[in-house]
Amino acid sequence: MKQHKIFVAVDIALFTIREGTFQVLMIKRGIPPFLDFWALPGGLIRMDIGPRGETPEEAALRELKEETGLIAGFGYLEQLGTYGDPDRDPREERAISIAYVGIGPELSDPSGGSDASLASFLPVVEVEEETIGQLAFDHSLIVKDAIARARAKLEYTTLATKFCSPAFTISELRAVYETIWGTSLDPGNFQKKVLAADGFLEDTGEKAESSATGGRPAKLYRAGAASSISPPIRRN
Amino acid sequence: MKQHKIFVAVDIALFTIREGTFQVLMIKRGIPPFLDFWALPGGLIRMDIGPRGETPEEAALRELKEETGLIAGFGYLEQLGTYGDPDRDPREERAISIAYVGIGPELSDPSGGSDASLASFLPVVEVEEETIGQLAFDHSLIVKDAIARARAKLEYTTLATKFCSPAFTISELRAVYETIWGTSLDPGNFQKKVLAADGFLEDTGEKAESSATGGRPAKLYRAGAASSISPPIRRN
DNA sequence: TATTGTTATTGTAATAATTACTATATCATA
DNA sequence: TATGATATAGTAATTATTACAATAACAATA
Repeated sequence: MKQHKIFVAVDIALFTIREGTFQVLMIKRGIPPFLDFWALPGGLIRMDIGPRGETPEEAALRELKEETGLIAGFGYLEQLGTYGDPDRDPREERAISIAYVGIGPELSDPSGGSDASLASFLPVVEVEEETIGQLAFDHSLIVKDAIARARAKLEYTTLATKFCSPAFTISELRAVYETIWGTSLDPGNFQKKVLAADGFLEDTGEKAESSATGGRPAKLYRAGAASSISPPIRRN
Repeated sequence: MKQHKIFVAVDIALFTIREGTFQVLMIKRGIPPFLDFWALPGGLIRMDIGPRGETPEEAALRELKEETGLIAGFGYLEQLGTYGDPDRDPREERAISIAYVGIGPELSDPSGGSDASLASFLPVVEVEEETIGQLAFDHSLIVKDAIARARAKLEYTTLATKFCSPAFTISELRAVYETIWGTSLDPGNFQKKVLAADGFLEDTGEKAESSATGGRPAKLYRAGAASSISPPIRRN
């Protein structure tokens, strides 16, 4: 039966919003195959950690740290799916990959690391349209699936709050939706909708500072306990 | 690196509706571990099929046929997720499993097969409540996730048609929702809703035979091209 | 043939949600 | 104090949903 064992990797698509744009963390590969191609951070599940090897989630966080220097200060990690096409890895030995989607508020700058000559947040549109070139392995497929998952989940879950800092204004939350969906939403209607959604937001009692351009200061909220919202926030 | 390879299995939760109840295909294990426990059909991805081994989907369909005699005449298969806890399999060697959800209309009776002393469709409620005993491995977790996925996807996808034969009435479709959700839906409102959802149903021009108890014969529809429906059909 | 039972399908009015605006509140700055 | 900017609240038209009633089309039976 030994001949049926397979290399199992994990890959992680870590999203954030920086400078008003929706970005995803990518590394530039420092080793073949796909040397110098952009790729998602990731690597093999190690069997020499713990008595029976590490969990896939542990592997994802470990690889993220090794390759980008980022530690798990972000708020969300979920499994996207497993990519198992026999030809997805050109190396002699077959390898499947369990992909994850992560989300964090504006994160510290990543640094290169093992197997990665460079790590950087890149705008999602550039990755989607491959203006940065083809991606390594099947990471183009994975990252597109991850983007679609994130966009879809904004509608009916409280995921959007994971892009925000612990205390945030409703305008900031609206900007998350607008940035990720590439649409604009009516401020008044958005406000009423998120406040009506039970458990979405909790009032902190504090107020944000008035923005540089002036205007009434907004109330600060924190994420509530709910994970799904109904009725959903809908894309236009 | 060889030491990092892992056994990769697939498991499949194949749902159908029989005799008015929501059922899932299970096997009774014929070999240890968990001898005589109920389990989902499944098994290892084989690396000796094709030049680089089989895809996970191929493995799922092959195992289904080997263990239950059912061939892929059913209409739907999607990946549920990968279960990778190091302790999910008590055997010496670690094994992860890629789980799938399948859906079919009323299917032919399964038969036992390799590694399975018995294969049978069992009511989902009995599996959920474990009145049939504990399940093997982490299959209790997998099957619960699969049930939740199926129930949730009925709302916003056209999945319900996969439980129906090629031509079906709106009442039959409504019965699918009612059976799987365990609710009752207003016939008139349901009718209007599914007919208003673009691409959900196509009129065949035919009529069903009047039921045994009489009544106006219903029009026959077939599944349309749409895969998602908006607005969704909502649970009460 | 007329009546009854049954299910399918259509209609309708009350309620609720959504949308597109408008109005007001509250700050900074000139 | 006026002005500009942003947040928040209000409002009326539209649209969707719900609960329920009415009608249609058949089989079986009187």
